[in-house]
Amino acid sequence: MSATTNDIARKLNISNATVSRALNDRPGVSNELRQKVINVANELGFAPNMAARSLVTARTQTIGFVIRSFDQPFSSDPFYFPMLTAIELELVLHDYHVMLDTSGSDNVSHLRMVKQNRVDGLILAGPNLNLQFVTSICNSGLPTVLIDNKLKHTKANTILTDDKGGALDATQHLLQHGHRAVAHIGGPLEWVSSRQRYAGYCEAMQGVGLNQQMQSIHTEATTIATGEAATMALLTGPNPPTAIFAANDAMAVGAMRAVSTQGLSLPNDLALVGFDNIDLADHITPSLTTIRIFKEQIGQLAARRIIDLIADTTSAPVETIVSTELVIRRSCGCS
Amino acid sequence: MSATTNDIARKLNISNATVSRALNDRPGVSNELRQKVINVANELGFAPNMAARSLVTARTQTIGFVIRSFDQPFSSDPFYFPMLTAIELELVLHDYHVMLDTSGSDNVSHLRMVKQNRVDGLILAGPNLNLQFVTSICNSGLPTVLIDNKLKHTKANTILTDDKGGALDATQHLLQHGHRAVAHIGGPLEWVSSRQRYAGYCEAMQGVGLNQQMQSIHTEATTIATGEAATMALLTGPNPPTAIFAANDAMAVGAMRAVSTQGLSLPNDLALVGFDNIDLADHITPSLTTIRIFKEQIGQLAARRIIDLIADTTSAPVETIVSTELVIRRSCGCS
DNA sequence: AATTATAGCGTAAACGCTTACGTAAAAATT
DNA sequence: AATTTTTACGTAAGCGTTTACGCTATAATT
Repeated sequence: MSATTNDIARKLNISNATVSRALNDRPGVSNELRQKVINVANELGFAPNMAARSLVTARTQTIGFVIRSFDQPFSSDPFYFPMLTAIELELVLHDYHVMLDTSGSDNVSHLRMVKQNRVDGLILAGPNLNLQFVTSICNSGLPTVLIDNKLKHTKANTILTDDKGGALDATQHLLQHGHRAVAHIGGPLEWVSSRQRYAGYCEAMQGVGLNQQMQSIHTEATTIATGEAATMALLTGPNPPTAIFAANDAMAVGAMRAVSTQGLSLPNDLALVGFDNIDLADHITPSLTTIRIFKEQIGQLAARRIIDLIADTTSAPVETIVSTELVIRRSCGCS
Repeated sequence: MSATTNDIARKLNISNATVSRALNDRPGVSNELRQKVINVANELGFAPNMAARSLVTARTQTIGFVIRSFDQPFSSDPFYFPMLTAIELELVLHDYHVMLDTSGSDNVSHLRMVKQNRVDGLILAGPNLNLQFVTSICNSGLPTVLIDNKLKHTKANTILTDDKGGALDATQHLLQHGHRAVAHIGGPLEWVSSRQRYAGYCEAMQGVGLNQQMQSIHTEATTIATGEAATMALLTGPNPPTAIFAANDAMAVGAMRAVSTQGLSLPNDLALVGFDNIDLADHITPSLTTIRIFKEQIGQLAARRIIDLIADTTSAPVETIVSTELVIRRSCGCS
């Protein structure tokens, strides 16, 4: 099939060891011979067989990206794909490849990718990562970075969105425009991101002395359906809010539906702010005011961190927090 | 690190050859010994080192998924992600992994994945695949399947959407509801899918004798922006249409914007039908009537075909066409 | 000029697995 | 009972790299 180092060696009457040294920029080969080797390599279209190289170096030049979302199979997740492409875009610059795992179980011993030594590192994303899963991976010594999830007592590197700050911004924005009955709908409090966004909401409310007006519903998932149901409950409840801060855009879309079926209209009868800034946010009617997450940047940071980790395994765990941005559109009624 | 066949062999005082035979269900080992080996393997948490296995079998148990979209980097493509997850979901059942490539060039010699023998097969997707690229890959003998792209004189396996049939349905639906000035906006005619959708449009129009009323614009990409521009041109042109069939949902969203900025409203002033049925379609206002593409099924079929191809490389190329479905919502004004 | 260091190469082992081949014992055949 | 076949293993080679080690010339040192 493809040419090997031996083919090159034979053609130049030298040893394959020299070929290897020449192509890998290692000392011990004269400049002229090195150039000859490179020429022949190009001529033959040589590329090192990764299996052979991996076998001896114990490096695969590939890192695994595993997603554990609530939505299984989360066929059309608008959130992780931008990250994935950003990760790949960055990794390819460093000669790394990315291998995907969306369907596996929450069990390291079933993560064939790592058991079979296919990856040099792991990027884990999604709210459904459990502590046992992550710790066992970290203990295995495999370079690992978590995205948008943080687990106590785990010495994993993490890239986080400033969920609390974003939630604070979102809620304060509603408060600043006169709303007092500001409710919150969000995901399970077991999820770090849900907790943080809820915390931001609380802080904002308490900041203006609205402790007793706080009203929040936490569903088992952050989907359109749960957002719709939660909003329905709020609107038909005893103290219907005049504004809602939804913990993500999907739930906000659900909220819009509930508002619509209740015969109400946005933003007149209800102000709404989401979180994530998915593509959809700019195209629904009314367009959705939301907190932008810099998904591409997060992916890029995760990729870089993994590469640094591989280069220096002893490096201490780092927690990176990426700021957010309030994107004002129509749904909050302030423009 | 992880256990090897030699570890197991040593523990049982047998040779690693027997271990290999036992674990791979090959003949030449007694049932009781085989069971012993399996037990010890489980006990040690053994998983074969893929590099070593690949080196001798020349099989990696991973297939590459290559996307060449018009949108570089097409960060948040709502179209290929469902396919990707469907592919992975199917491949994992057959012990295969998937490796991603979105950022590479249109040049096989730069496709490191294949040059480095990292993959057993390739799934290629996106309109931006060029003939030279695909043919050179096919000629290399690597099992390959194309998704939503078909190249003449290429003996590649293909999984196609019934673009023409879908376009026919879409256009006929508009015609059946009284529209006569039905225009079409689509992508470059160099793309197979654009050609086919245009062909379906033409066939429908000609089917009711509207040859001279046909009006179509083909842009250089199928995005919101190009859809908006094309629609703008139509609406401000000499014979503004009463209905538009857009070649994909992104362009349809663009069309909606143009309609809005013209002070017109959907579906009263213009009926609109899209193509793809992206998630957004159901949530914009008015909701978008469109042609559903079975993305998950396409991904699954592609994965299965690749596996069959690997099992039998001599198998003749197959072209699979997946039907579409008209999803009627509000934008066409018929409900 | 004798010694020591160094640059430039080849040799060979190793990585962990699969598999062709050999061999001895057991089973089947005559 | 003698032969052939089969079963159940071990031996060893090989997959394509990298790399520790050794060797020989040349260069640098004294």
